[in-house]
Amino acid sequence: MMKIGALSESLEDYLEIIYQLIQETKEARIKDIADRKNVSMSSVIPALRRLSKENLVNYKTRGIVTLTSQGQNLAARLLGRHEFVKYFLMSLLDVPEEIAERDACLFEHYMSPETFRKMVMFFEFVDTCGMNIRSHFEDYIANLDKQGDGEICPAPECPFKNDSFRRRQRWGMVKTLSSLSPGESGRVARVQADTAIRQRLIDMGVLPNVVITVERMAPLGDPIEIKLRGYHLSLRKEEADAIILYPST
Amino acid sequence: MMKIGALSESLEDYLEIIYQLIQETKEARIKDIADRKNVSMSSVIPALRRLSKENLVNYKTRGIVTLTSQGQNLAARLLGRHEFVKYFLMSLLDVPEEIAERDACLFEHYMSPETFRKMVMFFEFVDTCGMNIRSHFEDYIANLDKQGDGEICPAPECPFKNDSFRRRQRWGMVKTLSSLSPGESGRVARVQADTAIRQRLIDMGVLPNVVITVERMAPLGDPIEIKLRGYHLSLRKEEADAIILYPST
DNA sequence: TAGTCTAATTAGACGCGTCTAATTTTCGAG
DNA sequence: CTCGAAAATTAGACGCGTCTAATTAGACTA
Repeated sequence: MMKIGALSESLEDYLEIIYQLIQETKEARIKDIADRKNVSMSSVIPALRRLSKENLVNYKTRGIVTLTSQGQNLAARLLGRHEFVKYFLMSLLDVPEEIAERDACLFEHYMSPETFRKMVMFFEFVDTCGMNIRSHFEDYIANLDKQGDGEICPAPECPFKNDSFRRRQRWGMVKTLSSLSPGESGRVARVQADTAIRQRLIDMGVLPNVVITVERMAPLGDPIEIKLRGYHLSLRKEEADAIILYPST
Repeated sequence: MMKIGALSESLEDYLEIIYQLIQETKEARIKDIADRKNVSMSSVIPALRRLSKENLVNYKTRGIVTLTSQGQNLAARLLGRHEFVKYFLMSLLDVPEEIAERDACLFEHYMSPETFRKMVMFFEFVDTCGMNIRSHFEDYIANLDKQGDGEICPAPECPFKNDSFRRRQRWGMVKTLSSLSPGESGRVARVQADTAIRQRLIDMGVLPNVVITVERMAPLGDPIEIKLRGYHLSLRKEEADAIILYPST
């Protein structure tokens, strides 16, 4: 049984396309393969030759393109992977469909079998554990966008109303970045802010578990200068307020 | 700000390596870059030229290699991504370190920013929601391996002791594959079996949400022939027992 | 059946990323 | 200060995956 990942990304794509075309229209014409892969017909020929050399397709000049049973088997498994990863991203991480499609298309080729299996297990776990993780996550996302005044979650229906955050804050187990003094540092727990700010922070590298050190602070805490992974950044107060840290040495 | 993914995977790797070398040893020598990327020194030169053309490194023949501020910025963000993805895989999906390292290395280049942000949010959610998802997942995994006699979870400390599965089974909402008759079909909910069997089934394409139809069954249900994604497979009873389905039309 | 259109193929090119085998430069030890 | 080793570079090659332009085969039409 041919291993997933033994072929190049491109060849795996060809194989999947051929499989789909055969299922849909009973035959795989060079032109249709080219169209679906957004490639010129002349690019398809060498790909078919390479696949043929690997015993995955039957192809002879001017002949009908079919899959060998090995090829069918590999293509079916690749498609299964693809669909699962897409579904995982959409249903668990709440990624929009087109993006999930694009990412699944890439992950499918590169993910190790071990990670894939763990993903499957996690998915199954979430599906059956009865903890309603999906809907809680959705609530969590919805509430992130609402505001950033320091409350984790102001919505009365939010499952985190009485969560452990505020208790932990009271005990000094978490702080916001803006409450640190110059020289102090902490490890990022999460960012509590609306989409725009969160996006900006994530893009700048403010990710969970990253250590942040406060360097300098303007009088009213705006702007605040920090060091992160050996790199200096300047944040506005609004952003610093959104960053929730575990204190660290 | 240079976008992640605008460069080839290879160039992004070079950039990260240069960044790390400069942090570690104050300078990035061609030889060290080559060694760390497992590539010959002569391969490094054209890479440096390409990076230089993109204004990410300063490089002139026989000169010192440094990063431009753009290059530093991109490298730092790439490394942040890398570390986060690795940590996500390890701590959430329970992927072993070396594999997480390898996969993170690939994902970091290909994942869309949207999916990445959702991953960050999910991670933060799991970290703060107080539901102890990580340890429950670990228990779940540990119990999968124990046996496959139809009980979801025999361990007294298992959080699924009173889960909804058996209730659902009693109501006919879930079935094992082996309880289906020829012609009937179902949608996979999960695989309840030890590592070896689970691995085999996943590799054959038995993934969550895939529709399986029973084609034929030998007298004692061993082997059992199924159709899956238009493809035929033969399973042993042991395997069929492990597959838990939602009934489907 | 000849003509024409389309699909398939070939020829030849290019860029990326790698290699090996030379060659040149640099640098430190004696 | 010179020499030799190590580092850096060049030259030239290769495979993949793509392209355009030209050609050939096939199939339908009039």
